Amino acid sequence: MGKDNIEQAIQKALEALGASGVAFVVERPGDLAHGDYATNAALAAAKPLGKSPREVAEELKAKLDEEIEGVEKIEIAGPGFINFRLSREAILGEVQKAATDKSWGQNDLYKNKTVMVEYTDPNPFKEFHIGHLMSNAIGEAIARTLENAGAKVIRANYQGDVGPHVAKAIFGLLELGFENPTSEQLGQAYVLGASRYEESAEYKKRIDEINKAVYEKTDPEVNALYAIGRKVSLAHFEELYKMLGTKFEHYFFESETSAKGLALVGENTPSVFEKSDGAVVYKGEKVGLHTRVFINSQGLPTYEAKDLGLLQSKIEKAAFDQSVTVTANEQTEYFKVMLAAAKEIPALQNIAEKTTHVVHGMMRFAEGKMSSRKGNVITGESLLMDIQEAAKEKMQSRELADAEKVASQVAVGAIKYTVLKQGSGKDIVFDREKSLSLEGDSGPYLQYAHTRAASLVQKARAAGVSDKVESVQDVEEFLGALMLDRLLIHYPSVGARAAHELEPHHVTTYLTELAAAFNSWYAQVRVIDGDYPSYALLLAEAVEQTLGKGLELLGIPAPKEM
RNA sequence: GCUCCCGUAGUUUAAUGGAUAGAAUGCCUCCCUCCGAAGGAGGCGCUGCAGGUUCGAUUCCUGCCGGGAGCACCA
Repeated sequence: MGKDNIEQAIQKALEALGASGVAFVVERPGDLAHGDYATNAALAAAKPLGKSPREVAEELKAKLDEEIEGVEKIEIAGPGFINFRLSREAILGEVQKAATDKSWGQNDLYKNKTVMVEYTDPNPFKEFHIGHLMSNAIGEAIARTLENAGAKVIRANYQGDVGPHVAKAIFGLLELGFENPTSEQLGQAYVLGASRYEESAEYKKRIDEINKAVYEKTDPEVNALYAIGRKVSLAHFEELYKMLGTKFEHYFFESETSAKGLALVGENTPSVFEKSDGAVVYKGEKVGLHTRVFINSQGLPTYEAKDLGLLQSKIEKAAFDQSVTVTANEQTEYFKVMLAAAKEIPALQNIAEKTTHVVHGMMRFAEGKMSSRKGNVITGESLLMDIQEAAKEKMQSRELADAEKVASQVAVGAIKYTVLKQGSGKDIVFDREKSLSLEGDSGPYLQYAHTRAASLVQKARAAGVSDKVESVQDVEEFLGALMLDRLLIHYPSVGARAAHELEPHHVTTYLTELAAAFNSWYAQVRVIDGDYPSYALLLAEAVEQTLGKGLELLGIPAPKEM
């Protein structure tokens, strides 16, 4: 019932008219008042058939009128669109699914597929910054939309546990005398080390020595600080993942990809890589890109080589059909070169071809005050805590069972919504006031609509309202100008599109529209003591489940109360 | 200089080549004897410029203007 039927029927009708090869689409019309589905088939077929679009539309309509089940009305509109209006029975059937079917909204685009999704990628010894927050929100949402499409998803996180930043943090720990640091002290230590590194050649030399000692494990004191720092840092990240709702299956570390990368580059020189000024490089110019260094002149692997090692580690860890990596968009060009090199390496060719790079932009702030106020950079976690505090203030007037938890959920929802509301790759402006104002476009707006629907359903049931609809007559009459049910039925195709394009923001956009439609409906309709209590309750249940499932797809928590 | 990405209401944004470019915010009105007003109803306001392809362009192509990122031993 629905889209697939309509597509097939149009295909048949086109064949009958002698225009079988024509490409057309069946989609939701921009304005649902036009119908539940629309097709441009007549417009597309007009030219090959040598007729006017309206003429073709008339002929198609005549064929389709005989063919389709579940459609109440077919209309021709505008330049030659054909609009389909589903029957009451068909709509009711879909709404019942939306209200009760546990598999509501699932699709099978990735049936029997395994996908590895790598995201977040923070570096131990350093702070969890806003880029990591964005990568996490997007990666988690992609992972969930893929699972919703039937995929088995392997969540992976790649962390830089060796390199100059580690040496800087250890240097800082030594200076500050922190033998058993907290994660905050570790952050301080890194900041100190990083500034010292720029300060003088002497400090730089010392830190470079520590870096070497970390790789070679020659200094017991360094080894000890390395071990404790790594542990504290990773444990702290786990707390954040828990709050954000992510659970990784695999953690990859640079300490393991280094050696693999070195070996891979070595084995493929000079066939793929070549020596240049003492370094080993890949000449990307031959494929329209640019040259990058894979092994520096000291013989150490750069990020490029380590990423090749990472590809190998991934292959060794699990079998999968597709690999998705989420990073900041500043790595776009870099990633192309790395993948181009990987494609020339026999052992990596296959995975390189299966890899998709998804990028996110940078987060900017509408108000510059937030950073200056604390006198330091806004990290991912300071942003989270800040928003959480603000949410708590907003909720003071309410009596909640667990205000602390709700504040955390609202904060996570506010931030994730901001990241997931627009197409990936573009910079994001985070407006603290706006994201928490809870008016209009925001995470809390969706959360509020969901808890409100849930509360309504609960009260209606307690009042003895049943969701069993006696007559389909009630459905149509009740509708009037309220398109809530006709909007609800499109949820599954939205999830499918998000999975297909790896673009979770389609879900965000749809949910915002649904929440708005529900709020408007709510203002006009009474469920308990209303004219059509059963269908109204069914709709409220459908909204509750659809918003609930949609929020789950986005990884946005749905508080029971707020 | 070269490569890539992006220009949509004052601001933040949506739109597989389709119908009157959809929201939010902002500003101006209005709505709680009623299931949650963190809500709802109405009003004002937008595709950078110039060409091209097309029945039809925010979308594709070319040029220009404007912004961002990357371009050899950082990650």
